[in-house]
Amino acid sequence: MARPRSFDPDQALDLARDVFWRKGFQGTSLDDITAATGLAKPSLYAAFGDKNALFLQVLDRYHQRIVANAERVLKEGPSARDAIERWLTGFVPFCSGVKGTRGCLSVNTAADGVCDQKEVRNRIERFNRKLEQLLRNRLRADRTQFSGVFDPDSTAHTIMAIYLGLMVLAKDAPDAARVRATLNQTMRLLA
Amino acid sequence: MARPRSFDPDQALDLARDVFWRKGFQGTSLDDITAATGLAKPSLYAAFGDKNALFLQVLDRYHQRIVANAERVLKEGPSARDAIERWLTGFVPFCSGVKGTRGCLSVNTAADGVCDQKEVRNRIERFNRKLEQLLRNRLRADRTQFSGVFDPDSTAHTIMAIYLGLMVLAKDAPDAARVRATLNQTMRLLA
DNA sequence: TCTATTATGTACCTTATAGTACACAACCAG
DNA sequence: CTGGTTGTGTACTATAAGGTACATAATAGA
Repeated sequence: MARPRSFDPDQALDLARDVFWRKGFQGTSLDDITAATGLAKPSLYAAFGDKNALFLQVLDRYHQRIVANAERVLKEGPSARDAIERWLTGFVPFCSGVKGTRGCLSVNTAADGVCDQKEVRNRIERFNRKLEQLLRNRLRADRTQFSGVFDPDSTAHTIMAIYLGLMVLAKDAPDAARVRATLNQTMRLLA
Repeated sequence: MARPRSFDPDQALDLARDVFWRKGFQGTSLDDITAATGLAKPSLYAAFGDKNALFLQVLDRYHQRIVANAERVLKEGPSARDAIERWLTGFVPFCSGVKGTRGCLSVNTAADGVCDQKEVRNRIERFNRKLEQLLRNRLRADRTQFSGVFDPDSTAHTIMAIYLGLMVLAKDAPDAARVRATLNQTMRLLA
């Protein structure tokens, strides 16, 4: 029995996400957000709280999507090798100049000074751990597909490092062929 | 025939570097710099210019040191494999929690929103290219030490990605053993 | 010692930014 | 139609941050 909200909060979060992604948390002003979303500051504050709280919701949403995608893709198919290659290949447009040079919001945030805030740091660490865990689980499950000296745990960690490194290099807008060549190298570790 | 400077500019740059490294460019205020260096703002401006110019000098100095070290280490020894392993191992303290969780100033800056500024971006790209070139050159020079299918170029690129990825993961303060395990995996690519 | 010149420190200005007060608009129940 | 309730837009406040004016201190040379 009151005035209903005139916007979709999820859509607003996605618009805010794009700004944070491009300019970083510290480099994004509330005016940037209001311009991108078309919402006035009181609406933002009523819906999401202050800038910090807004960012945490953006970051959670971002993380959830990537984790959900990883859970799905890494579960599919008969071979761990194939599943991981498919998963990594899906990121090629984001690691090359194809989809801009924003890299990864999580990586960008990890490198930003915001990391002092425990709430942000904890989320990023949890996200990194979760992705690595998904890789590790799949590698462990299909262990018999690999040689005896194969170490699923450190391989999962290495794949994570490569994934994050490619997201850093994304800022240089490399062409897709270079990224794919790196993925080919990465797949050599799965033997 | 004038009043001499009462501080060492290089030392001031290093002190400023530590602040930028910890808090990021956007997260660092000039007051942070004056507090860290003990210099008043007019002294900073007279010596280095504005915040941007100061940061560029800090970044150049940082890059130069890393490149100089890489040039030295990657040149030494009879085997490319050994040289690269020594070079990477030197970063273990910075990639694990041993030397704090600042990661790499260049990676942090790459992820920061400052990247819009061409001068910063160009420097980072040049730095990435230079490091990769040093790796590539050594791998090419010792190509006969590897198998016929070995590809020095994409291997160099992959090592760069791992290096940068480890610098991102440094923020999670992993223990040194995990980092070394990743380096062992990396060395599997050099065969 | 005196002077020209450059460094330093205080105190200030301007701008931008996070956050809010308040008046008004839109909706629903009765 | 009306009143209570919640969302929205304007306009404001407070603060912090980048940058600078100006007076003063320290040096080298005459």
